[in-house]
Amino acid sequence: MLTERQRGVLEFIQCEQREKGMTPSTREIQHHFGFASQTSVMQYIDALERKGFLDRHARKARALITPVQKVRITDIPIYGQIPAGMATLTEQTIEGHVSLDTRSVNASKNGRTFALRVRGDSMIDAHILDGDIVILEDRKDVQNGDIVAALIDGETTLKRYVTEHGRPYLKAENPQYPNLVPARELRIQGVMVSLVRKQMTVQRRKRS
Amino acid sequence: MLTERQRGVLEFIQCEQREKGMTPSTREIQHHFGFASQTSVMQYIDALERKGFLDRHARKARALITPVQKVRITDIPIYGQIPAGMATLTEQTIEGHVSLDTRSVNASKNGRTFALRVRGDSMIDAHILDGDIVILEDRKDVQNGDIVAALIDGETTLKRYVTEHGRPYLKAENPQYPNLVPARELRIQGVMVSLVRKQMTVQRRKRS
DNA sequence: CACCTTAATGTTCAGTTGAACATATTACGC
DNA sequence: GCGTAATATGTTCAACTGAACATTAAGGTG
Repeated sequence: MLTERQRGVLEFIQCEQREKGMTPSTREIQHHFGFASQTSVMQYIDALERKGFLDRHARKARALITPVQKVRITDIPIYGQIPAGMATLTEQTIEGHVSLDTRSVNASKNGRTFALRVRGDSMIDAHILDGDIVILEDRKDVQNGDIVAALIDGETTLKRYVTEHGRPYLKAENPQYPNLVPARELRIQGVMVSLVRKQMTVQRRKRS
Repeated sequence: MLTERQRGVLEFIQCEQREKGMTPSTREIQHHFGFASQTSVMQYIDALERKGFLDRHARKARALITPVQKVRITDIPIYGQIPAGMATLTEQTIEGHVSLDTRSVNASKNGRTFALRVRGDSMIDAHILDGDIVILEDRKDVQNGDIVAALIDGETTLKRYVTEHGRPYLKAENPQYPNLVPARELRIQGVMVSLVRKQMTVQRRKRS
């Protein structure tokens, strides 16, 4: 699809953007490759745009846009332990952020995406561990069998949502934990769409 | 820390960068806020830089750098099934990309980071499932107990690296799989630092 | 009131930047 | 050898851009 030189130019642009935080100007590209004229650069940029490897804002400085950057990177807030309902999911309870592109997660456009740090091993049989970051989506359509974050007795827990005989309850994926049958209402805060785990290596485990 | 107006300017810059893919020029900021002069904008940028909310490359166009963007987002290539050694980890075998910031992963600066899609359930007791994306780092210091991608008999497998009586072998985290004791050499391709899982929701599972 | 910080104005300037022009070279298939 | 596409050159231009200058205005504090 791309000639060798064209790929070189594209790589340089992407590399510069990553390192410097901005796309290089035509002159900078020119000097990096030792061209004697900007027109050479313009030709490459034209070709790259024509082939869809690049976007640009015409007549703006440093206005190249590599598709890599265009990938919607969602900055997902991680909430720690949540004492009460969604009302308290404010900035103060934010523990950190995960940034990943939308395709990595199953996230849809509509619906708020957020993340929770898992406490405890109640979902261990679903292979969700203590310390894992679970990415959830505020969705309406909760299905039987989905893993959800739900508010029960003023506390948020991660459980599997199961309906039996038309009545929903929350099932822990660990035989040591009881199922939770809601007394009155069951408030689903989010449906699990993805999971991120930081693997503890040996030396890291020793430190902590 | 910031005056109300200063925060407004910062928010505008960050917002523009996210939507347009590039930081606005002083004129663009000026017109957005209705200032009659760029100098007002310059003052805000000076203040924001002084207070550490902004970085800039002096005398370059659109060279503002917001700390948000400065978060190192590593674009990690995902390799599918790898037939042979690292030599074949070329672009052709790339299955896709995950983008996440460096803090989400345990990635260090040195060392190449890459990702593998897990096939099979040989690591199920380490809670790594079929289809999970494992993020690995090309590192020298492999520790006893680390989970590694290793090349054995011309195939790459994900196993736990265990040394016993000074001799290393590869342990599957599933009793149905045998341990692999290397006949000659054991080539470690990467140490697992992180894991990303796309949770299959019920309707998605039906589709696939 | 004096004093200070923050905010805004109007203007000028040198350097940067994307774009266009016509032309030349190289490589490759036929 | 001929045609085509990719690659490269030299130059010019209008527009854009960050920066600096000297001044002014508003708001709060003592």
